[in-house]
Amino acid sequence: MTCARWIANPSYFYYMNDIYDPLLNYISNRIKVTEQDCLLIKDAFTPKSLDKKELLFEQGEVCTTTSFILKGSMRVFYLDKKGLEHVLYFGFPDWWVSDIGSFYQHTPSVLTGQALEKTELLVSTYEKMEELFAEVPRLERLFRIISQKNLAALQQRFLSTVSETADQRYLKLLKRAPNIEQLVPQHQIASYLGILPESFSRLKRQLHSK
Amino acid sequence: MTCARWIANPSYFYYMNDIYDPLLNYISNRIKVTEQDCLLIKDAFTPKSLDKKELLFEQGEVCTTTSFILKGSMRVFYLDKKGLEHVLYFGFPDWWVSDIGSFYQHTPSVLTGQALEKTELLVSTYEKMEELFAEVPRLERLFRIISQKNLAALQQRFLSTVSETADQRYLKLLKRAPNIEQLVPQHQIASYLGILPESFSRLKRQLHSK
DNA sequence: CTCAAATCTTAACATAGATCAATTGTTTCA
DNA sequence: TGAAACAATTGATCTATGTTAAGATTTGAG
Repeated sequence: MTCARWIANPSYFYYMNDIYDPLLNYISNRIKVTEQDCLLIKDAFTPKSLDKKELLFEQGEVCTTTSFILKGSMRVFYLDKKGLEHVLYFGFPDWWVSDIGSFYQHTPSVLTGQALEKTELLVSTYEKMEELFAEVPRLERLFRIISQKNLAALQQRFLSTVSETADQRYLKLLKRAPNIEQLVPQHQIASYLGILPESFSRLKRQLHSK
Repeated sequence: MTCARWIANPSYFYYMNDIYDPLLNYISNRIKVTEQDCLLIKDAFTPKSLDKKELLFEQGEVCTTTSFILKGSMRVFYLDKKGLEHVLYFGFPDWWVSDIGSFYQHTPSVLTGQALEKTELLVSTYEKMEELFAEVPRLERLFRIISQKNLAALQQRFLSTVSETADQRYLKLLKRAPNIEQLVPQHQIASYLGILPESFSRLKRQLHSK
């Protein structure tokens, strides 16, 4: 019985409170998985909880984990030589967080992953993921598709950053994530947009005065 | 017999002039493939030649192809609303070129792929690639890894763009690709760096005067 | 409940890079 | 070979955003 059918089955609710459900749902909504696959997936992930501001991985150390967010929110940022932080992305439930370069090439991480609030994760390691890919080859497909989507999204973000002004990027962000201002503090949004909090404050005033 | 062993075999030279060799080498250097796989891979790709300035795919039209460069060079750029071009990346032999977002989501392309000189490619389509992934599942792994590497590289590029000045990015580029100035015209390098040709010219003068 | 820390706003000034315009050098191909 | 298109340089000016500094507001830990 595939996970998809198992979920459609009324007995599903018996399992509903399992902490792994969001991950199994996420996966089974995207690829076909058997019940056996689900067991292997569960085996590869360990629950973890982070307090507000706690770090999941840190610049300079090899990032050995990739994590699926169950509850809460994260930010992944780069700390530059001048000491300024640049948010690469925010993470919310159903998102993956890692320094993908460090994770796959076992090099020191460029990025830091930090919880913006109390956050629940399912954490896996490089070895466990490789094992899992060997056991459940369709997952390889899923992660190919995830990477390709992320790549396309980052391409857009990059091109938007080099071709548009900060206010155009801000208005686009608001369209894409209208509730972002409720979710993360304003100086983090500025950092995501690639400007300083002071400039962001100015930008908002100018937009409102029109 | 795997491709890797087949290549080690002296009889390999018999096949050496085959136009598909660079692609088969590229793949067999990265994953194990059987001779049968090699035949399927060849089936999925068609040779194509582009003249200087000819387009491989174009902004606004769905990019239905993904291509492996055999000879020559390409640039992939975004044309913004003001009419300015922004180079996302250059492509050289052994590189893949496509608008990955358009290719996988069948949406209009944001990017244009253009030959910088006479260029030879092996071209595949979405359908052929999906078929190939089904026939040769290990390719799914290869393309997952390629996407993840590209993603990590683009993350670095993005963070470098938001945290460093144009001259720092230029010096980094020179380290990574010391012969880039021989390969592509100067205004294309400016575009890759995210600045205008005038600014790039000035930047170079200032660097030399030190 | 309170106070320190974190966050946000505002203002004056500095700067990297854009814009506009003119000049010269370099391909290209008829 | 020579005209036209393309590419690179330079200068003057402009603008978005950075920098610095100060005060105002909000938040959260004890």
